[in-house]
Amino acid sequence: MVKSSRGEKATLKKGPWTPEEDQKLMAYIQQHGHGNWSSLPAKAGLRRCGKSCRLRWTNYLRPDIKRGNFSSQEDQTIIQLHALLGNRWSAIALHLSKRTDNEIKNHWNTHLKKRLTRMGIDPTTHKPINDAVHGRSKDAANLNHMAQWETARLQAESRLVRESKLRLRINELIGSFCSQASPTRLNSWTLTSQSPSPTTTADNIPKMHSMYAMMLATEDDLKSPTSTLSFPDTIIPNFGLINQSLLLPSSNAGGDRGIIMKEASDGASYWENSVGSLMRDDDIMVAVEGFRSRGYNCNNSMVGLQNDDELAYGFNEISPQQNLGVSNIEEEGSTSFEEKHYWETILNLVNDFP
DNA sequence: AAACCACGCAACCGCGGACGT
DNA sequence: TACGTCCGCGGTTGCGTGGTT
Repeated sequence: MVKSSRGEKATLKKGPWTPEEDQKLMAYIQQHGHGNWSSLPAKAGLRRCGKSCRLRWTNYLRPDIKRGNFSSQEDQTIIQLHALLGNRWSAIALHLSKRTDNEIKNHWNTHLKKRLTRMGIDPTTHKPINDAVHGRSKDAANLNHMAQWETARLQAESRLVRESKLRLRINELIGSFCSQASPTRLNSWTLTSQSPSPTTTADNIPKMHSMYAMMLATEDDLKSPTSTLSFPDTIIPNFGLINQSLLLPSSNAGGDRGIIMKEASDGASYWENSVGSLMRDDDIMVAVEGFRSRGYNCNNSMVGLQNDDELAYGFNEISPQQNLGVSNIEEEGSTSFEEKHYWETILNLVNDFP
């Protein structure tokens, strides 16, 4: 491992890069690849630290970087993704080809954030600053929204990695969950009764679901008044991960449903659904997202330990009246409808705003 | 013309996760 | 398990530039 001495460290250059330094760095990387960043400066004849070299390369010199003004389409994408992911610039950058996280971050801080603020939209919550819709105080509304976005962000993080292939499979998979079957180890599911009652207010969670549904929808869905997404009406109040079994027990809808993790002869693990079909990690995630969209809120907390290694996570049900999931998205007058139009309004405003 | 200010952007800093020893 | 190193990320800083007074 190459380690710089104290003397070397003291003479390391900082600050703006000169064209000569850029040339040296580019020439070296094009010939050898960057390899170990720590040892690169010495090999490339640069008096910089490896970190500085890496930053210069990834944010500026890399040949696949697009420079120049952001298009309105890029602005839209950034705003949408920021609403879901928050300040996770690297994740946002994955969805804007040839833009670096640093560039997107700077663009947000210097342009988009201010633009939204001038439009009367809180750039943190992406909600109108004077939110009188629910007659709550601004602070309380912000707190609720922060909670919403945090949850939505966790969901989106998984989803964004898997992208469009999940959309294609979503109805098929949800359908498979609704077939009759009995999961094994249901007797172990004693911890579900310890699930804490919903800690979030009833009126904000459905909005979170409908917001998330907006992001699940394709671009065409957003433009069209009719969502193509649908989820089953089955009530499944709890979601649990117990050791190697992911269970979706149903207490009041007749029949239990579940996904079981099994071990193959070579020691690899795999998932099966209730009818014995092989499932991938993607499938598991889609299923959970489907349940969320039908109005179940993961409380994101470990609610108990059984034996040494059995974990349980609670999934709190939201009452059907409050469930404004994806299937309701086109209903005029519903909160999800308002949310949808709120988003369209934001995007239109961003486009039109000088 | 000079001083001041605001803005945009490149670069730095500190932290935390992953990995190897 | 503990420690050290590498790497990537998000927040912050500071410099250059253009506009205003």
